[in-house]
Amino acid sequence: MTASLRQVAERAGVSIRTVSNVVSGFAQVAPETRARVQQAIDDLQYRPNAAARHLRGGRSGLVALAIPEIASPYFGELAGLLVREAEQRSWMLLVQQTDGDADHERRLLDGVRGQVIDGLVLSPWALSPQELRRSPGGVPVVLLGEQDAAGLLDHVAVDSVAAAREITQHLIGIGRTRIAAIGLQPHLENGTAARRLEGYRQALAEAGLTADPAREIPVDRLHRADGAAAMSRLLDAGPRVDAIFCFSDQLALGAMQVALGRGLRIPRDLAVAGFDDVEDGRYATPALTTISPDKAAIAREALNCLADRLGTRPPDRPARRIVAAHHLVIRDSTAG
Amino acid sequence: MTASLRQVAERAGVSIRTVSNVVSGFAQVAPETRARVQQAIDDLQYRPNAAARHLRGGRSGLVALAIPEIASPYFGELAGLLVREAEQRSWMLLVQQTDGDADHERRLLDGVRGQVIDGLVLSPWALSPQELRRSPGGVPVVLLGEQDAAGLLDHVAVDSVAAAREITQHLIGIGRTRIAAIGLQPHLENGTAARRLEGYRQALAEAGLTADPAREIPVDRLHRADGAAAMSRLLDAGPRVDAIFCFSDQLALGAMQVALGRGLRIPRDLAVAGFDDVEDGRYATPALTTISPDKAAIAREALNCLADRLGTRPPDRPARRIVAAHHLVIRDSTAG
DNA sequence: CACGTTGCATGCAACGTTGCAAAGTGAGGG
DNA sequence: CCCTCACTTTGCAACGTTGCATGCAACGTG
Repeated sequence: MTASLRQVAERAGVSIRTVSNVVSGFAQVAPETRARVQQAIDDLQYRPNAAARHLRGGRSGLVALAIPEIASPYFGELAGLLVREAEQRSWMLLVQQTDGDADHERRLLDGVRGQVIDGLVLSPWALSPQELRRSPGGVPVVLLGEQDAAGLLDHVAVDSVAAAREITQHLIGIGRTRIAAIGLQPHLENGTAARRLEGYRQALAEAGLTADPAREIPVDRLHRADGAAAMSRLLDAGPRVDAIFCFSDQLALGAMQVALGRGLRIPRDLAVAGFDDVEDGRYATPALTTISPDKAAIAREALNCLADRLGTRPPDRPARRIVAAHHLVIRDSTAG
Repeated sequence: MTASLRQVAERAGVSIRTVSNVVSGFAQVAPETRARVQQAIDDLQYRPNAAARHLRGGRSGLVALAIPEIASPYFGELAGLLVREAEQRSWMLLVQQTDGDADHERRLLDGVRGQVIDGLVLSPWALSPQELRRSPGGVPVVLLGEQDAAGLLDHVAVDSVAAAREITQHLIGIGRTRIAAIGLQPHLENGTAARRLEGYRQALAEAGLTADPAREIPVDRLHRADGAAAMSRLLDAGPRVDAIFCFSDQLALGAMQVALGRGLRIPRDLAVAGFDDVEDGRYATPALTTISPDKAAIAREALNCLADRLGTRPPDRPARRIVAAHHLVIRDSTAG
């Protein structure tokens, strides 16, 4: 059915090895031999067998991406960029969904690794640094997000503390003093929410504002519905609020809908800021102020890390911590 | 590094073959032998080598999904469901992005097939039925969407004609008579837009309304920006309009934003309907009336098709055309 | 006791590829 | 005329797994 080196070799009247040389571009092959072999390759529509190459060479050309949820806009955009970036390196991207489930993440670290993929890009959600650390001697792993695995795994993320501080400062800068934060996740090891909270508090402190626990609202997940629920709780609980900083755009969009539904004017009565710069926020009404992480850079750097670990002989290079750029995008939801 | 059958066999003091039998559950193995082997397997943390199995057995356990764009909400949601569905069959999903590019789609059909994946789920955008038809004798393919490949490939989709008719009938039912359609794609072979247009026109005709070409607006892609641009063109061109049916939710959301920005009240001045039922539409203000395709069923049926073709010996079973269910979801954007 | 039967374990070969080392060819120099 | 050298081509082995067939006991039966 599919042609192998053997069939091509027979047809061209040369050895299997010579065909392999032509295909791989290794060694020098006489021009006329090369032409004859090439002809046979074209005739038979020969394609190298990925399984055999993988078995022989130990490289599958596959990289896995493990994220909580593809359907979520932020991860969807990131996945798209990673697919594109992988393609440029002739890798293919295997997408795994962890559903924010610790077991699932654990299984990925243990199982998939080393058997079919050359590397793993993992955006951990529920796994603690301790667990990430005990990575068996499998394939290289790059972490996305705030979980730094105690310096044992490569790691790409924006500086969430700085970013959260900047956006909070912006809210302060437009005259808001009763700024709430939505998106705490005290029950998760995941460090993201903790860092954003830290940046938020830093900005408040710098401006001489006191942090009010009643204005710090936890959520279960980062969906719109969670943002909406958090906003309702916040408004019902009663503390006066003139701005909210949500730890993700999705949360902000959900919160904004509830606020609008209750007759609040945005930004006049309530300024709203998010984090992630997903497309939805750009098209929301009003358009959402947010932190825009350089997602393309994150994708690029993540695969760079894998490429480095796959390329160099000493694979025990110390773990890198790469900080991707971000910038504040001011839109109507905080205008004035 | 990673243990192979050989190391396990040596440690357990049995032959490679016996270990293989234990691992695969084939043949009968004496209980105490099995226990000894199992112990060695656990000690060495043996994992079957995927490459060798693939080479030997011809199955990689990988299925590819090729879609125009992961980051688009509809495809993101679908990809998420497919990943989950694949996992249940112990398959893994490889995601490819075609960017709506014909060359890209062609390359996927030719290249990836037969070398590393067991099957392909393709959502064609730019490829014509003729091109899809000349599928080389590679792996099974399932098409998503309206392109039916002249009955040569399995095919899963909702009945777009019926769905478009239903939602247009709904607009007529709430008293609208000047109903525009946004989302024509006359330059594409892709049949989706054509079918939805057909359903729209059928509904108009049945109600005795005349189709006005000035109310049928083409778009380039299906992004929000395209919907926004189309809406601007429609409003600028001047035909009176009291409802729009957009061929995707993203188009509808973009259109709605423009309409709101121009001071139109939705649904009072303009009723808006979409297609796809993506999360954004549920949370839009006002919430978007739409056609909800049974995405979970689409994912399930698509993988069913692949499983059937991979399982049964005679792979020349005639192509199936599976129609997934859909239903009309009425929300605020067309209320009253 | 010879024989078929059953239960269990094993050897061989092959999937398609590539690293390594070596062999064949012809040309040029001593 | 032989030797060396560069150029080109080749054979062998191995990656880890499983289908097939066979080996080897111990068992029960005629």
